[in-house]
Amino acid sequence: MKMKFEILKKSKRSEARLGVIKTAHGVLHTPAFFPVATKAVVKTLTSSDIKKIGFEGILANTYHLHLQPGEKTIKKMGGLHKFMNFQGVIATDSGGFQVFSLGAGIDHKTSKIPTKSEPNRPQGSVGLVKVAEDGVYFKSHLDGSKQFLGPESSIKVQQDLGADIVFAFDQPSSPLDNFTKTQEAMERTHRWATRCLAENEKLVKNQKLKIQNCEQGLFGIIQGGKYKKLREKSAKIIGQMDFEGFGIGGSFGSSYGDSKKNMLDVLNLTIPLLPSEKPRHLLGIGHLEDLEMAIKSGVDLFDCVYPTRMARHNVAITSLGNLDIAKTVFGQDKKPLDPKCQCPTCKNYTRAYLCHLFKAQETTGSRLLTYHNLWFFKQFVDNIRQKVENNKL
RNA sequence: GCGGGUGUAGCUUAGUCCGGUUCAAAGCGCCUUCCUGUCACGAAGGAGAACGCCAGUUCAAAUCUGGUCACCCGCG
Repeated sequence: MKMKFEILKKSKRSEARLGVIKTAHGVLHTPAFFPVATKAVVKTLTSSDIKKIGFEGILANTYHLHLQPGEKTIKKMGGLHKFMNFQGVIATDSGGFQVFSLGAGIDHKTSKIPTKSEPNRPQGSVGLVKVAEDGVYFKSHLDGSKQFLGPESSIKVQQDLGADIVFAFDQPSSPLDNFTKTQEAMERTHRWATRCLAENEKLVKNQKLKIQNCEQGLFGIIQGGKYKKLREKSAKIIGQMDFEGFGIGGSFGSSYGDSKKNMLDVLNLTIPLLPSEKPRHLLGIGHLEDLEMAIKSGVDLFDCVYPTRMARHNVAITSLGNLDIAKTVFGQDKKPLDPKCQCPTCKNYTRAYLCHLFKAQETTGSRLLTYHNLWFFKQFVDNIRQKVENNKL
């Protein structure tokens, strides 16, 4: 059985819409933000924290879980939901992106896909990742062992994990890639998309999947980088395939050298070409303003490490803007992080205490900030949903 | 009082024996910026020291000599 997506309301002022996704592990109200649980954990939090904050879904990672502890182990332990004790919607990223950004065994310092512009990269290191038609050969960032991931194996891994939302295995491109390279990556992504669909169908038909895994959806991914022509083509081709939803992938955001306007342009170009009755997921985004902008353009789903990573790096995302809580000025500040926030961190602790925890490198500081940031994101998206409900956005 | 040791950035120290473009360096701390499909304890920049003080030897001293002050350890 396939995942169901129902649109409950469409805004009169924009492309924004409210919807509900129904899976074997419960419902998910859209627009929604998935906290990222790369290694089957939202870093510093427990699954019940996530539930308490109110999130209905999270996003885990095929690449990481495949390497450690391995999908076989997780399957044996009853699937990802049981393994990490999260009863909610679990999406798994296909690993395509990570194979390129991590599997190259280089430079963990950069947060993005290898690009030509990074001067410190050893010569030829990009070559550690070998893209072939059957898939990608790469080295594990954990132990350097040789690994392979392709469309079929990625789907197989994700099915073994028991994901509710499965992403097709794609080949992302770097923002610095030229037209030809971007086009090649996109076309391969398209060919792989067909194979992902076929593999998924085969697995479902074989009924090797447990019943609980059946109400899930496979999402195709649109590539095309910064080139409008390619994006348009990708949206048309992927959009016509029999996917349950669509991921818009690639390289967005300022840190990719792409302006926000670029992202908006791509969204406004791409989304109208996708079937309106299916959900759209903007991969790896974003900042608060990005969420609002993208929802207006018709995006239903997001995932991003931003709130959780920022929290670990001492930054609280608040109604007053970003606050680097480890700064000495907060050392004797009796106020809560965000006076307007009702989260347990803000209700129970002062900035001074949080500042101290970070300076003392006590991990509870990361936990309290992560809790707050996610709470803040949840409120933010709920708020947007309310606005859509009232036709105010 | 005698003998020995130590004194280099806010802190902990490297360099001193074999004086001179590895001599003013590192880690931590501090300040600033950053983090958007990977990194929990992360990245990039920056400020900060007339090398205890005084004198001497020398073309040249953190580096050698003498004195002086402070602290530490022994013995009285």
